[in-house]
Amino acid sequence: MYVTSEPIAPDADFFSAPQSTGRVLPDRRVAMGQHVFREGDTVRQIYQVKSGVVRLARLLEDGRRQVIAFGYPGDIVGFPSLGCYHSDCDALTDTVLRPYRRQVLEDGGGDPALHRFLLDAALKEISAMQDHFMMLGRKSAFEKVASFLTALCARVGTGTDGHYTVKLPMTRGDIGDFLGMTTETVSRTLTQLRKSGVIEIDHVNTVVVMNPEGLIALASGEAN
Amino acid sequence: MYVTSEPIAPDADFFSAPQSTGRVLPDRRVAMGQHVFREGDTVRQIYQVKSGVVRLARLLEDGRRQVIAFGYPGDIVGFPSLGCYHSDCDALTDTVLRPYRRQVLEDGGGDPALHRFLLDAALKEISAMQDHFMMLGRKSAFEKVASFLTALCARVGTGTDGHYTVKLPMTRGDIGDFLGMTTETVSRTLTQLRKSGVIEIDHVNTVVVMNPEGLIALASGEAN
DNA sequence: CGGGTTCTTGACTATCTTCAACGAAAGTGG
DNA sequence: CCACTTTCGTTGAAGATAGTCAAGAACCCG
Repeated sequence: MYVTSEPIAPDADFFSAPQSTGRVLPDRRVAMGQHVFREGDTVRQIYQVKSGVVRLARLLEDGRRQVIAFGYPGDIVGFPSLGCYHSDCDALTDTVLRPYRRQVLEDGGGDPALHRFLLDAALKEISAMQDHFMMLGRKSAFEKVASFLTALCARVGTGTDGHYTVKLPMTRGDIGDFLGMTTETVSRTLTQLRKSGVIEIDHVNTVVVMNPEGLIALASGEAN
Repeated sequence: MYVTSEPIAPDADFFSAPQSTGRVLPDRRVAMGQHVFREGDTVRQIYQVKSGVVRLARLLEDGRRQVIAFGYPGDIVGFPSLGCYHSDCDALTDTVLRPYRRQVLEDGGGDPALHRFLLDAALKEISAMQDHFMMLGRKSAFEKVASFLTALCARVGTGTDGHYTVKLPMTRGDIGDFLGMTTETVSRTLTQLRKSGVIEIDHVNTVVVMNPEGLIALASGEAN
């Protein structure tokens, strides 16, 4: 999921992607920790995440890293530019991917409905990335973490009566590289959110949002 | 121009966009300071910048702003998401825009070549935005400004024998909101670059790069 | 020429990073 | 199954980078 993007309803049929009229490629399974593709590889297919979570990231020569997005079920990853992938993609959990031929995105490949579906995904991605810009460029550490948790909850949170539980398959370092801050600051911010009672943390990578309104307020900079 | 994107040769025929086979919309002229479209407006057409420079930006409720991109000749602006523009677009100079019907992007509108052209532009934009992520999230003030000037030079710089001149039609505030820093820090950084002899500044909004290699080194974090 | 905006500079402060240490968790091999 | 190693997470102290506030200079416009 592009964590900054709009939530999809839990029962949304993101597999409503039109069936290809051509030969259907078999799903690709990728084990946790394995890579899906690398920056610079020639794009032969793009993928829709069916289950699991992937991480899209780019590296600078000196090792600095920027996580571009986390891909959750329903998301499309691997859009080409000049024929190549422009980020690394790795599986954070065991993942199942549905491949689409690159050609379907580019010229329709005889399947207009699928073509349109992929195009819309690309356009939505542009929009989602703009939210991410705002987060990277203009938000404080608190707002970043609160925004991140809010978006995650809306997208993949489970729970009822004002409590949402969210699993974090990524490390603190991944979150930091996504939000443009250090591992330590992510950790400290989560600790403060916990101490203020807005969230609870189970076993490091499960967050329970106790006070969603408070979290949303923090995300947009009210108080801090 | 997506300042982070690849330069185009000065004489590149960015108007090589295939001629529409349908009725051609007349160019749109927008005076300096006027807006082209607003976030939330329904997209009826998308534009290619023919001349001039535009600014794409988003606002937070509390007034914080993030400049998404500067649109230079050849760039496509106004990609829809869910049928609406997702940022404000304003003309920084008198600007001429070539409109394309939204439908041509979405389903081809009977013009496959133009459709493909617009799609490629969207995919390139995704790639360019990823560079921008790295800049916003992982670079220091010096690196940001140096990267910005480097990209501008490569794209629209004029000059010979190791000197490049670049006009800045945007304010320091615009640059700051593009790079995720304050007006003051942009100003201070430019002053330091000037004092170190890497650039000279004519009349506030013209920069002459005296030492392009030095600037490139600074952009990627070598020394500072 | 005068008024408003933009740019620059300085002093001070806050936020976040860096460096370092330690503890917990998870994976490895005997 | 347990010791060992490694990675990951948390916390603290110190420092650096960039932000804030404020004032003055330069520029632009009618």
